[in-house]
Parts: sequence; structure tokens; C-alpha cells
Amino acid sequence: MLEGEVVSVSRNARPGTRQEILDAAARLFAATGFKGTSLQDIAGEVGCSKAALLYHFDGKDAILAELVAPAVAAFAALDARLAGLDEGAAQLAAVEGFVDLVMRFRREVTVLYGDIPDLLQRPALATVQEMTDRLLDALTGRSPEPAARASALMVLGGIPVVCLEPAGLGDDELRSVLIRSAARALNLPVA
Amino acid sequence: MLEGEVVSVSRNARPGTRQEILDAAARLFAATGFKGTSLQDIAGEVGCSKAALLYHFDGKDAILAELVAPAVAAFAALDARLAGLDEGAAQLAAVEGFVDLVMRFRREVTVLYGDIPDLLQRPALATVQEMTDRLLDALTGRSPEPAARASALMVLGGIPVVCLEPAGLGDDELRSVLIRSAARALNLPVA
DNA sequence: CTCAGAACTGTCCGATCGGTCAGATCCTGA
DNA sequence: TCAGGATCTGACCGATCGGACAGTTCTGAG
Repeated sequence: MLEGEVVSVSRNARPGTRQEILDAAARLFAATGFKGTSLQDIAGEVGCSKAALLYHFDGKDAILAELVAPAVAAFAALDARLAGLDEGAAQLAAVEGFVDLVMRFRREVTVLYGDIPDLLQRPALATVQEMTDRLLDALTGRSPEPAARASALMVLGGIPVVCLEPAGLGDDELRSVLIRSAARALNLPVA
Repeated sequence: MLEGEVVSVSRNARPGTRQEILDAAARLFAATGFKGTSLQDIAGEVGCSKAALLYHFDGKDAILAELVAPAVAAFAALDARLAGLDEGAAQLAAVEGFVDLVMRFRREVTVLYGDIPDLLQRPALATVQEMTDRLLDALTGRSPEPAARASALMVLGGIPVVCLEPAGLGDDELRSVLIRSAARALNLPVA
């Protein structure tokens, strides 16, 4: 009551809108993907008009650009740092640096993968999520330990990526390399 | 020349159209994502009208559903098989089975990740691709061996996935677990 | 030769997309 | 007090989206 006049935030001319837009966009991009999120969706989440978004940003792409800019810059810093190291040092620094990078910019990474959870929710792929959960369980040896789950999740997410781009290996070789790498990551005795 | 009459394929009433649609859709979904691909795009790739697509399929979702159905079925078979095994056997079978599954259905997996290459092509993320290539190089210890590249790619793709969903671990623990798992996968001496 | 059905086309539809624009509202400093 | 810039709104735009529909062409069985 004392400060009713001051507290009452006018609906217009708020200074924090720009950051609110970025936060809302990050949430929506992560949930439904960049293409699956309209300016109207973001405006609704923020509580402003679509035109207000375009006052603060040059367009939908500009929102994405500003959202990921810090992560891209940090990635570039890592890239530059690795360039100055020899093989052995770079290898270790790459692992540590990439883990740090991804953990620090979880939100931005989630945006990058944003379309997948939306796809997985469609009827055609609805069962995949539960099956993936059970597969993760099997990969841990049915252990509930978070550390085991983390390792299994890395394997579960890493294997598909390998198959995305053509490796210079035949299928049989690639198969055995993948299985052995995964087994090492999971601390499994080599088959 | 002998069979000119038989060979001349009439533009209408071809029997293979349904499969052609699925192939074209798979290519386009993989390149520009499901949401980023319009029915018009698919029709153009096939060389038929948009209405022809909707004659063969109940809608865009139905095309996706039929495209991924074999992969989902194979995943379900793996899921059922793992359910009947004890921890140790299931763990090994899960690794082998998942690698086999992903390799056999590369195309379908690519569709699932289809939106990412398109996002990466935008100006805001254009540099990420080159930096990722160099990071992959560093992770292999600057080795050009395909086997080393495959392991590094698994790590590179797996680490972000772990950060997507909240693990039951604090940041410091998660960090060290990830680094150690990755190091094992890469055959690095533990730091 | 006929004709039923499969395969396909051109056209149209309502909804929604990203984006523009003229003006209303608000805050600030002179 | 008042001018002016920053902030924001409602209305509107052309393009494109997924999809519906009536009609046309082709094929193969009788």
C-alpha cells in the first residue's frame, strides 16, 4: 500500500521486455523447435503483441541469433584455445572444454535439439519414448545410479550421431568399433 | 527398342508412386526437417501434384508414420527381447542391438535429426559446423583413422544429450562422470 | 467395346505464417 | 509544461501452409 504508485508497473515501456522475449523464446524453441514456434506463440508467452517482438528484434532469425550468440562465442573461444595445443593436450582439453561448454549452455543446446521432443510426441513415434527409457535402463545394467545413467545416456545419444554422416568404414567395422567404444564408456568387459 | 511399348511408362497410374513418395519425403525430411518440408516440396521432388500425395496418404503425418514404422517395429522387437534377459546379458544385448538397429535404419534416424542441419545452416550458427569439425579432430588426437573418428563422433554427439534432461547429479559430479566416460570411450588415460 | 475403379490433376479453401505500418501511450529531460 | 524519443498496439499484408473436392485419364476385367 505504501508504495502503490511505484509498484504498479505500467504495461507499456518496460525495460526488461527484451530479455523476457529471449527467455520465452528459449523455452518454446526447446519444447516445439524453432520452426514449430511462431512469433505469435512467443508473444503469447511473454504477454505482449507480436509487433512488440519485431520492434525489439529484426525478425524471428534475429531472436535465435541473439539467443545462441553467447554459446557460439564460447565455442569459438574453445576452438581457438584448442588450436594452440599439441595432439595429446588438445585431446584432453577438448573433452573437458566441450563438457564444460555444453553444461554451461544447456539451454542453448536444448534449443538446437528442440524439434526432436515434438516429433517424438506424434502418434507414430509415441512408443519410442517409453522404449528409449527401458533401453536406457538396460544399458545401465538396470542400475538406478545417476552416474551409470549419465554414461548410458551418452552412449544412447552418441551412437545415432555416428550413423548420420558417412564414416570411412564398412558396416561391419563401424559396428564393432561402435560396440567396443560404447562398452568402454559403460565399463563393460569387452565382448 | 524391342519392348518400346512396354517400356513407355505412362505418366499416370504408375504403381511405384507410393514408394517414390516415401523416398522423396525421407530425403527432404532429413535435409530440412519434418516441419521444414511442405507437401509441395515433396510433390515437386516426386514430380507429381500435391493432391496425389493426399490420395496415397491421409496427410503429412501419415507419410512420416509410414516412413518410420519399420524402424519403430524393429525397436519394439529389441525392446521385447531385452525384457526377457537378466541385467548382465541385457546390458550387452542392448549395446549390440541398438547399434544394429541404428545402422539398419540410418535413414529413419536421419529423419529424426532432420531439423538440426537446417538450423546449423543459418547465419547465426554458420561457424558452428566448422568448429565442430575441428573439435572432432581434436577429440581424435588429430588422427585421421576412421575408427578414431567414429569413437570421437559418438562422444561429440553423446555429451549434449546427457545435458538435455536433468540428471540426479550435481553439476560437478555430472561433469566428472561425463569426462571420465568420454575418456574411456576415446581410450584416453584417465585424467 | 464397355465400364468400374484406381491414379491423378487443377483448383479452391480457411488458417496461419513472418513481417509492415500508422498511430497510441508512456517516460524523460529541458 | 511540453516536446520527443522509446515502447508498444491493432490492423493489415502477401505468401504459404495442410488439406478438400470434383472432375479427368488410364487400365484391366468382363
